[in-house]
Amino acid sequence: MGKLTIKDIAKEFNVSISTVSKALNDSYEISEATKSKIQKYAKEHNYKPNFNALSLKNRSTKTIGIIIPTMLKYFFAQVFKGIEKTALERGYKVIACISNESYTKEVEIIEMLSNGSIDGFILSMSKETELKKEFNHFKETIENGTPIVMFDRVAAPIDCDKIITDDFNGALNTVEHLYKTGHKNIAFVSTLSNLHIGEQRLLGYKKGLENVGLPFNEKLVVNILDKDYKEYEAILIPFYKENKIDGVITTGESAAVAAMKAGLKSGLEIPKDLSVIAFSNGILARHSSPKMTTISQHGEQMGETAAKILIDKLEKKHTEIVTKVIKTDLVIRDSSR
Amino acid sequence: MGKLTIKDIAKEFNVSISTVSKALNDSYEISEATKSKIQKYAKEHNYKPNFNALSLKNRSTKTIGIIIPTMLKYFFAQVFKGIEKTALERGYKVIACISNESYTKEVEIIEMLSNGSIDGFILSMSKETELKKEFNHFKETIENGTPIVMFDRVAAPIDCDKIITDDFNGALNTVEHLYKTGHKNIAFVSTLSNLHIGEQRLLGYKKGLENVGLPFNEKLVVNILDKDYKEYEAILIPFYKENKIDGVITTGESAAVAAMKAGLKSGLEIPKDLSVIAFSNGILARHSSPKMTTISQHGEQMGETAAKILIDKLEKKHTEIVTKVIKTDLVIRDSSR
DNA sequence: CTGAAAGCGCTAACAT
DNA sequence: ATGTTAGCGCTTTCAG
Repeated sequence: MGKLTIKDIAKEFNVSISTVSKALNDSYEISEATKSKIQKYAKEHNYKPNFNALSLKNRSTKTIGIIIPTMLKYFFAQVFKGIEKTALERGYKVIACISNESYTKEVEIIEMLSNGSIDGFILSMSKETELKKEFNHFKETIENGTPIVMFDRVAAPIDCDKIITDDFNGALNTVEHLYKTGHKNIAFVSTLSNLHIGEQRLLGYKKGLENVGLPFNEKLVVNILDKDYKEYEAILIPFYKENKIDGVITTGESAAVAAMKAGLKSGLEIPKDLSVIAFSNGILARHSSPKMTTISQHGEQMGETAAKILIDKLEKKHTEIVTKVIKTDLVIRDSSR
Repeated sequence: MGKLTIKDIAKEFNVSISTVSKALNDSYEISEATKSKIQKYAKEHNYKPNFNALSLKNRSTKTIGIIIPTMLKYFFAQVFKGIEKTALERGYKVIACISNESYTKEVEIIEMLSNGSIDGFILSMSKETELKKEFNHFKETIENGTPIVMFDRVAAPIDCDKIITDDFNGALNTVEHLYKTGHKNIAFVSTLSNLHIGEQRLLGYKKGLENVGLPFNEKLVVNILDKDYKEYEAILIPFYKENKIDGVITTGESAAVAAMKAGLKSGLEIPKDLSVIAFSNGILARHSSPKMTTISQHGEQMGETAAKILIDKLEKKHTEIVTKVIKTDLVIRDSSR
């Protein structure tokens, strides 16, 4: 069954391979008669032009490499979905690789794919890469002519297309919303204080407080780093004891779940005494009790946008470098009043 | 920057391309002197053999195609992780595609990749495919010499390697466990009654009842099909009213969350009055309140096994067709006594 | 020890 | 309207 080739078809009809090639590509040079018989035969025998031969000839693989820190976080799975969908619609395949938050793995993946396997990258940095601030692997691949589109966790110094969440305004708007709905003591619980997106959310929180005229109180910022989600609750219970809190913004779902549980254990009713709102997009939020009010991140849209921008660039539909900001939405559920 | 080729290196040293090729492959035919200078140069200039040229020559791409119904379910994301990890370790890339539970999409993906893009497939059928029982696309690709490994949702009539969860014993053991811990009225809530894995779980449930000497009562089986998870609760509340239930086994997390909420609303304490145990593996289970006892499915291990089997087959390390059964584990948390 | 040449499957410029 | 040829980047006989 070793795949039908153009050569086989040529032999079948006693014509040259170039006649077959042209016939299959519907060239005006070939007579209708030969074209139709060759095309018919090809269809019947399920002929498919060999991918590697084409890629070799065209110097283009119609495939994009995706590097993401994990597929187990709903957000990244959503982005992946958006990329895959858009890519397929435009005739591209995706090679998906997981960096597992490791710098080394990220480098290895880029090495592995930088041999003509892919036409361009869509990626979100590993935590380790962001902490090390070691971006040479990105710089080099761009210099070597392979475009990169970064999303969510992007490297500021690298000159490439970027898709980011509007973290700053997401947090800011949430503070304003909480203020309008009668909250005065709003805490900020972050598990991402070492990442740029964590900083942006904190800045938005501060600016939000300023906008509504609430004082910023350092004590109401809780940074939880390198802890398992199981420990979150134990950290927050004393926090509630020491501070009179009526609103909490968290940078993620797990922290929000913990914030709610700790609140309940501290005798706070949700949302009567305490509102909890999380940066999040999905699964846990909708199933927690009470259901969580979220600053929703539109992962799928992010993926679609990233794919569109990369493919447009590959197909020379644009050349300038852009940064797209994806707005967040506040989705009110039951954990806030 | 257009990628360094063997030809460029040949020119650099005024030797032929075949000398370079041999030198890079450390052939005994080439003198140490030339070898080392060529290898040095190649390394310094970051030479990488062109992927498509190699694939064309070797008739092997070292990449595997993955087709899964969705990436948004934790189980599938876990399997993907296992596949990707194992593949990478063994020098393979993965092209990941989402069928979105659609038969047509599945066929299109297979078509698209059956042109020498991949050496083999790892897949889990779409629901639509399973319902239609339309497996010709699988049959044909196997006949065309492209091996397939199926996992979780497998097509019985198709003769290929398979990795399945031990759904039957998972359910059976759970019933026995519930019985031993004092439960007498055990319900089975399924959202998968139209799928083979749903049947297996039901059969295991029945056999479990038989083993411990409890009667099977049709009324205690609740089939929920084509409903949004938001409706589950409303279905279960009357069910609890009409039937005296002290244990529930569900086929998934969402149903378990609903079963717990409905229980609480019906005045049942968990786990004192009601135990809820779900087929599941992760995220929701650990964050629900109370935390969910689960029949855990080991998605990652499933992925690793699938990748190993496919790659072994591709590399002719085995030829026979196997079916691997992955055991489940009962992970006791707070929703059962 | 090194090189020439064929071939993997395909396209396209250039004959005929 | 059809065929010949070169070439994409690489490996591998076969010759020297």
